[in-house]
Amino acid sequence: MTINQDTFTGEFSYTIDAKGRVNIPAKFRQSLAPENDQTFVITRGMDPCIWVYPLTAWQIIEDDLKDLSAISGINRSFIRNTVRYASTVSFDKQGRIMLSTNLLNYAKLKKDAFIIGMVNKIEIWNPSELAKVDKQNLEMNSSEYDALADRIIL
Amino acid sequence: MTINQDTFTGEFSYTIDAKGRVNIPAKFRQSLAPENDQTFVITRGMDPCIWVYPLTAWQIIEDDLKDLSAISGINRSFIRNTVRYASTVSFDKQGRIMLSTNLLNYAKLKKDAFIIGMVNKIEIWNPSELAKVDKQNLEMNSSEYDALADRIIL
DNA sequence: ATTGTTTACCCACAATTACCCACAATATAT
DNA sequence: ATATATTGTGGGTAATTGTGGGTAAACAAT
Repeated sequence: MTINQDTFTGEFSYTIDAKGRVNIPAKFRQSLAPENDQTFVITRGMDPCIWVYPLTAWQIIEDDLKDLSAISGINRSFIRNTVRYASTVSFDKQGRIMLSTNLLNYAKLKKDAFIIGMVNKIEIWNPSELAKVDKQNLEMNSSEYDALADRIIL
Repeated sequence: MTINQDTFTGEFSYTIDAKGRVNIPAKFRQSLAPENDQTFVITRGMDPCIWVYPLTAWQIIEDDLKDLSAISGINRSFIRNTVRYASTVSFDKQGRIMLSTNLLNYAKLKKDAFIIGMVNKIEIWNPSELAKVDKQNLEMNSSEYDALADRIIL
């Protein structure tokens, strides 16, 4: 068995440079299947962070959106909000991608970037925001968390 | 009958070298099924030790995580905390794997490593931490321990 | 058109990691 | 018992990785 393609795990600390570039961890670049053509799609996460999808994974989301009826107003709003912050980025010869100021602001990113593999996607966090959000989630839903752990961890 | 694949038993003492490498006991390397491609996934244990999974066993966990809906914040926190400390490592021609400083610190590992087979996974301990934790568990839960022994042993 | 600004594509370099080779100690085979 | 292979441990070296800039093309605004 070979290592799963388009699967990301681990945490990494990087710095965002003056031009708004961040390194994609070498391990993640190697996990990215060749069909993605060294390309990700970045967008707003549900938490205050940036979500990074392999291109092909994002295309599946787009296909699902295409199947939504445009008759319903709520459908149209959903499509708009899903797509409007998304942009396609390829990494340069040094393995970095460019982050728009829009996304940087949304995720409150300054200089330190904390990158986490989330299995099928990647998250880019301001370290202190991450600590805050995770703490809050655990405090408010610890029993659900334990139930998940019981079900999944070997 | 051949020896069970991906099943680990026994205890071994090894040294962690200056580069953070530890040997995987030869017996464990031989128990590792070929599908794993000489690869483990190492992560934080629930105790202060390092957990080492055969790659294929870990991929089952990953598949379960992929099925969790990303809409729920607690789900996202759970995924994060489950995979953020995990990394894929293959052993080199001498049979060693590299441990990140992050995991070394977590398990309070310095130079001596005590490696224990835990049936479906492997644990890497600082010997003195192991003694401490086991002693504590036995003192506080001896009746439960006896109940388990009664149910499972021989 | 002439600016000024942003983006794409280079090059550089220190630090880390991957990939060798060496060797003593133990185990296995003949 | 002696030879041969395997195992655990230590290093050396070359390649990779993360980070900083430089420069020229592309774009926007005046």
